[in-house]
Amino acid sequence: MKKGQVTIKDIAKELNISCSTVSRALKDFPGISPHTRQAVRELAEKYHYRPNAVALSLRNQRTNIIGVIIPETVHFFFSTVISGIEDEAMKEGYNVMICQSNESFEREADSIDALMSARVDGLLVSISRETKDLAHLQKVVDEGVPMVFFDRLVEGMNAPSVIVDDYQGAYDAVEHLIKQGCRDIVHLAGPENLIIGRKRIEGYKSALEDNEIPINEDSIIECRNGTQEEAVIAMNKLLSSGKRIDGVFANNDLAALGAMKAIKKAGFKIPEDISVVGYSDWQFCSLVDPSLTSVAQPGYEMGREACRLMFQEINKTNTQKSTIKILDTQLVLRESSAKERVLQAIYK
Amino acid sequence: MKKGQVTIKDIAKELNISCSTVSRALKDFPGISPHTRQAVRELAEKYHYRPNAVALSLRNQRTNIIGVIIPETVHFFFSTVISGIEDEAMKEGYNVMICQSNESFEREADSIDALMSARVDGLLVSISRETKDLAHLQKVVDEGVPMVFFDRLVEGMNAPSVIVDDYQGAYDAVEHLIKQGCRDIVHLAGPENLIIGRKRIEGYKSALEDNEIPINEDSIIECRNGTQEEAVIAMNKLLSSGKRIDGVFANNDLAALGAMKAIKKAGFKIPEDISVVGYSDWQFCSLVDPSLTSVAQPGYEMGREACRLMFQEINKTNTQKSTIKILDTQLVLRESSAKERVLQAIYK
DNA sequence: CTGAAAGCGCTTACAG
DNA sequence: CTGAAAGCGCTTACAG
Repeated sequence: MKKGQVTIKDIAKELNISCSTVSRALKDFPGISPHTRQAVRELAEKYHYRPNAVALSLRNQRTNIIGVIIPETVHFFFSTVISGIEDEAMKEGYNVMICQSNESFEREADSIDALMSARVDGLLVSISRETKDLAHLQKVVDEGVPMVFFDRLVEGMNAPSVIVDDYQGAYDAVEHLIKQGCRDIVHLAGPENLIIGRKRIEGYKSALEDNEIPINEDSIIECRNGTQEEAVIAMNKLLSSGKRIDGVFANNDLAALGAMKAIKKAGFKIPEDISVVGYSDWQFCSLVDPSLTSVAQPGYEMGREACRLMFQEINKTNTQKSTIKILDTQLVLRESSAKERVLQAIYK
Repeated sequence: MKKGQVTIKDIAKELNISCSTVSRALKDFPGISPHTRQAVRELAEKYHYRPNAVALSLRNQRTNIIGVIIPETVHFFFSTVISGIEDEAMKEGYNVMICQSNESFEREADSIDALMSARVDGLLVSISRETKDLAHLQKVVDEGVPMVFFDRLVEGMNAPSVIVDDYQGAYDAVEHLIKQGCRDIVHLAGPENLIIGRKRIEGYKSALEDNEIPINEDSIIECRNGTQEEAVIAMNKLLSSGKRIDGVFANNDLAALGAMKAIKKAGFKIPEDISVVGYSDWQFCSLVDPSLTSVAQPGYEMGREACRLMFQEINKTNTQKSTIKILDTQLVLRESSAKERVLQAIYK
């Protein structure tokens, strides 16, 4: 037998009919004799005929593939986004081509090129940390290929985005701490130059303001790289300064964990003396002791939503190019912030 | 201007030459006048010409895409595998198309079909838990499409595989516990019907035998689903039975964590009274208290290796279809198993 | 009810 | 040094 997968031609030859007829028989085209139709279908079945998507793509000028540029697949949050993209894409009959930039600008640009060469029908992108120059993205827009940004907002680009409501997430976290009775709340902040970092600081401040608690700039500590160690050091310094502290809102879970370590070592009880809330809600939040209250980001939902916006773009349903879809976070309450009474209510 | 991306035809028309010439000029074909060559290249640059990979695929009968079937992208281990696949594939100029089966047989079969339709040059697959019937995979082999299995071994299929040395990983873990002075080591085992579960039990037993420690079947506790809760319950039962225990080897990290919880609650010290070793080495192993010694699986390396085997298949370099590449695990020592003296040596 | 032809974008053996 | 033609697998407007 012939090597490789069976084609329409193979079937046509065996049946002594034309390719056109086979093609039509395969797709229930009206004017086809039941007899031919039957014969074609049987043979297709027998040889496991599968339409050649490459040929179809060339003819239809559409590949039914969507390209994804993602900083790192290994990051938990991004892996949930990928999962959402995959599920939504598959549901709509699309395949997904993934490139990770590894946070490198050059690799991001190369990947965009590869995906454009592959003629993907659309691009879902979360830019790398290094990316400042947007020329490679502008080209995509210029050539009319639908693009949707997720998680990392890109300013000045004519494409829809899906992001998380970082302001509200931070606000909720801090408000929760206040409701628990905290008055002196420290914020372990992310780098100021990232939009998300700034948004969370804003949320922190607004929550304090709305509850008539004075904002103390000394209570906002920038943790640049968000490691555990960094947070341990920052927290140790704070605790030994004699400053009154009864709550910590960390802009990421690792930092929260570092804070918890320092707090425990200094002899304070969590949450009785100092409550702690983190951000991201990784799996380990429920595993540490005490378990960590955290702001959950809807990664899976973000992936699906980005896909949906993409399909709107592809089908020109969406006229509003500048759509920014903002997804709600959810505060997941655990032991590190909840007083006994509240915990009972949650876990009953 | 014309919508969509520029083609060879567009360039040919503008320059009033034939497509053949443009094609040749673009790829430094010898017999082309420097003048034509120059003109073509300038125009290509100007219009951001990118070869249409779809057309190339159709002509070359090869897509330079490799398909990946993976149970779940959200699982940390698998996300590292994906990362390895991505990096290796990109290095070789391949794109990666990913489908997650979500552990569903039906979805796995559908994904295989989609990928075969897309005419991927090869398939990297880790089968779903549900998969018993292998017909969909046999079809792939029959149609001559290279396939490589990773992580989950499939018996009776003519295709290379990459797996982790679960026997040795377990052996190392248990031997380490013995060297720490443990004599009564419990194994929280995985389900017997999975090959990996059986291999780890074998490793556990061999390590005991080689050190002349009698094997006690009561010390092997099956934890079917590997959750934390399950391990807590199993461990509680063991501890309250009055049985002497000074070491625990859990077949997965969550179970190890559960065991630690139960041990601490019962008033024992880790590692002084009871040492604990887990399996998988997730990020949280270094975050819990005490940090958890664990057997690290080389996911990233597995992804790369699977890719390399795939390329060998594609280029017919590999004549040995039944290759099984077994990757070494690495025991990552942390606090939960190492006595003071050892820890100092490690962390100094 | 069926077939021949053209075309999607590209390459290359064959002519000139 | 350059071009016309054929072909990768498929679909569909046009004829019959």
